[in-house]
Amino acid sequence: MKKNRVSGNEDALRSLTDEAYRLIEEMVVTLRLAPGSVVTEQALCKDLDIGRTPVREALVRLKQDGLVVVVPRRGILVRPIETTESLMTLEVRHLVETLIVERAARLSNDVDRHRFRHLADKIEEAAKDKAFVRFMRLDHSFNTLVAECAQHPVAQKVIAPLHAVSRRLGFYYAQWYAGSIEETGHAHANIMRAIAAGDEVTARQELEKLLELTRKIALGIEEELLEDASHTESGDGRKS
Amino acid sequence: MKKNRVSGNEDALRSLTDEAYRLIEEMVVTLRLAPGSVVTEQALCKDLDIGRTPVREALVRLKQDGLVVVVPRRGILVRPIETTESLMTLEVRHLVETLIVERAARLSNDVDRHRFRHLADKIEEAAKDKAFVRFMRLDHSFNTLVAECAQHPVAQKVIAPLHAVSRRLGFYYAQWYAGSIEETGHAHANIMRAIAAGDEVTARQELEKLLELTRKIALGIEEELLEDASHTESGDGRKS
DNA sequence: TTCGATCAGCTTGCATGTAATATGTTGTAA
DNA sequence: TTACAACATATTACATGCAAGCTGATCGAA
Repeated sequence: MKKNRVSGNEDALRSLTDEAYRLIEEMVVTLRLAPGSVVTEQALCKDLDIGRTPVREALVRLKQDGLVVVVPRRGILVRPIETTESLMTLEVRHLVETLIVERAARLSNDVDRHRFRHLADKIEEAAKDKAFVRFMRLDHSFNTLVAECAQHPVAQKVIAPLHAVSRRLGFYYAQWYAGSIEETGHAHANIMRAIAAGDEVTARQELEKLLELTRKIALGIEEELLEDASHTESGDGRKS
Repeated sequence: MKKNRVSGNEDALRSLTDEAYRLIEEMVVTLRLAPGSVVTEQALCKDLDIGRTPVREALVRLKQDGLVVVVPRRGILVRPIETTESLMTLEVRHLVETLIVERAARLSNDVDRHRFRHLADKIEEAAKDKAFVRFMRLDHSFNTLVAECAQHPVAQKVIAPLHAVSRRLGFYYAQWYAGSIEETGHAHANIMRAIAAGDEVTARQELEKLLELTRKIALGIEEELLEDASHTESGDGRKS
């Protein structure tokens, strides 16, 4: 279980703090660390085989991203997913990502545009196959690519944690709404093709559709949960 | 020089990390740490009389805010002020703050509305007196109050570092454009009064004016610097 | 005098030890 | 049996020490 890190290669490039951040973020986003659960520094250290100092600094960043809450002498709370806050995240993301998508459509070079087209095909394919992890990985690639192409460091820095939160929502909602993956995939593809074509207006409209779709899913979950609660009053319908 | 911290009172309320963050942020924003200058962890520790661990964690946050850059074995670079990035910050701030201001106008309670009116009077007064520090302090209060009243944790978290950067720009530009303080003060006051009146539309319009004003100042600085450079080719017109 | 190499010094990255404190447990008394 | 108090334990907050690496200085040779 130890020594899962290859010494002398990537270690020299990235600091342990960055590595810890990436790894823990991934664990939180993919729900390997369940929302609402509590972990300890030591557990993370042992799990990642990284010292306490880098893990601690990574947690500072994750805390600011809104992914965890460090409770002084209790442990690290993986933030529960709350509908209200999810909607607020989508609201802010809507504002900033509109800017980013428009800029990407305007500023991308030919190589990037080709990548967008490629990603569009890939993500539709993954959606058709209902290959969830592949889909989410491609979504992540899309987010990263768009943020890079926008050439807007400030917006890029702002959008990153919002994307992380949104990706976590994706993993979370997936358990209920596996059916929406195809629709979502098309929405993604439409955005990417519009960006590739340099069509700012369409890109913006398609982004609007995607976020509205996501919003409805989040609201749908809410309703479904309420419905469940009213049907079976015992309340054991919730997962741990 | 030591023990300037009172033990047993504020110490128990805030962690040293938070305290270090607040203090260093204030130093950067008020230009007490000059843009482009390099400081060391040790210097900060000695200056604040706080250990290295809290200072280090504060620096992680400041790094993410875009206020400093930690260069691995060189020191901590207080980020230089660049026009392009300043404009980008204003651009994103424009998007998010529009949301915040509208919500504040809609959701503020009577106490808050009273505060806004009070702040409006105060800031106009400070602007009339050309009292910079007072003005900037009131601006800070305004930012904080607006963010609170908006009742939008996500937007609040996003806007905080943008406000910090903008405040730093304010301190920076003040050296050149002392004349614009009155105009800026009026713009601020107009926003606050619109919020107090619950007039979302006007609040938004006035915010637009304020940010456009700020943008012009930033661009003006740019032009003036270029002009200076072309007039006196020796280049000693720059400050250290 | 100038160029180059070696070395001493600072600086951050990271590990680890210590302290404070919240919490659950256990034992005791009513 | 229950309530309460004392204690053991687990956890983060913070201090500190060591190591790695970059820089600039200093000394030597051409």
